[in-house]
Amino acid sequence: MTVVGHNSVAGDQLRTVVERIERLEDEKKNVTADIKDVYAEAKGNGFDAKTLRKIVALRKLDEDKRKEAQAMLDLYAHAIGLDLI
Amino acid sequence: MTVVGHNSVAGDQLRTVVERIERLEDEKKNVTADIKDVYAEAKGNGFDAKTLRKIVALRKLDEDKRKEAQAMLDLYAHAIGLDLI
Amino acid sequence: MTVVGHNSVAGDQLRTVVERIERLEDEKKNVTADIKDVYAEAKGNGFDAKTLRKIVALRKLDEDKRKEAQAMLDLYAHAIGLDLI
Amino acid sequence: MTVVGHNSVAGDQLRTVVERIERLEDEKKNVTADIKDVYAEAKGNGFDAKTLRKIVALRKLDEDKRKEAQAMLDLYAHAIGLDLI
DNA sequence: CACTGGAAAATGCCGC
DNA sequence: GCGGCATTTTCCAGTG
Repeated sequence: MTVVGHNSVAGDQLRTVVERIERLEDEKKNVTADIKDVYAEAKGNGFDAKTLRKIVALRKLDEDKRKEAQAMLDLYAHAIGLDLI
Repeated sequence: MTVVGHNSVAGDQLRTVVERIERLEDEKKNVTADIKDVYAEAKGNGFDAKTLRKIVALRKLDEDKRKEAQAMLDLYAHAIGLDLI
Repeated sequence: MTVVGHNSVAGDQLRTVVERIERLEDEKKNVTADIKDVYAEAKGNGFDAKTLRKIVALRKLDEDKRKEAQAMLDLYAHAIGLDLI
Repeated sequence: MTVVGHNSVAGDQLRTVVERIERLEDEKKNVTADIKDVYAEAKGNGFDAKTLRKIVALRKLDEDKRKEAQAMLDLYAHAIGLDLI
């Protein structure tokens, strides 16, 4: 291990980790901004943002329910020795 | 315009908007998961997650401070124009 | 316990809780109104409301910064105890 | 007007205003904390906080409706030349 | 009166 | 498994 400067293996690792996180958070921020833009654009086309949000939330609920049903199916399939995947 | 089914221009627009939002939210969810993974991996390498989060937050805070300083500058310019104090 | 009417211990408790909350929310609303009044009065004395708000926010920010510094101190103490880096 | 130090009439006024606002905001903060405490205490007594919030919100809606009705009454009273207050 | 920004509430996550 | 905390979303006051 070199002691030149204040770097260390752990220090480099730390820097790498922090930068990876920051890059991902930037990405996330951009996606969030994109979503906001879509809502704004929809609003410009006469849609009510609040209602849109409700619709999206409801569809998400439905999807969750669907996934749950699928999980049930998998569970039962497994129980009878029929592994679907 | 066709009247087959229940489609309509507005309905198609709505569907498009909702689907765009859902795709973006999926993307966001994936990025969030990636961030979580990085934290988990770092933890596996001996880093403390809480400390990492703090470091990331602090670096963001610094950035915010720069922005705030700029805002102050603008404010003072305005205040001077008003001959406030 | 009396069974006259629909009251019950839980019902009375619920009523009490709700009323306490409502009284406090009224109080809060009054304080909010008072703050608004102070801003209005200050405006009448030639102060710019927006600037005043900024000043108040900045002073709060400074306080937050002090608290944040303390949190950092605690964190580092913890991190050293962990022999983190 | 004295020029000793950096004080000025406007400066003193500013300080006074800011301090009044800060005191009121502290008060508001305390009331908010009190409300939180009531919810926490209620939770300790077996009440569901989320449901409590819904109840409070609903009663508020009812009150608003009542106030609206009163406003209507006042309006009509005024229209027929009968000033209630 | 619509929009933006900041406070409050709901949700999800981590540690115990 | 749950309580506390951080994040996210929702809501409301202030602004132009």
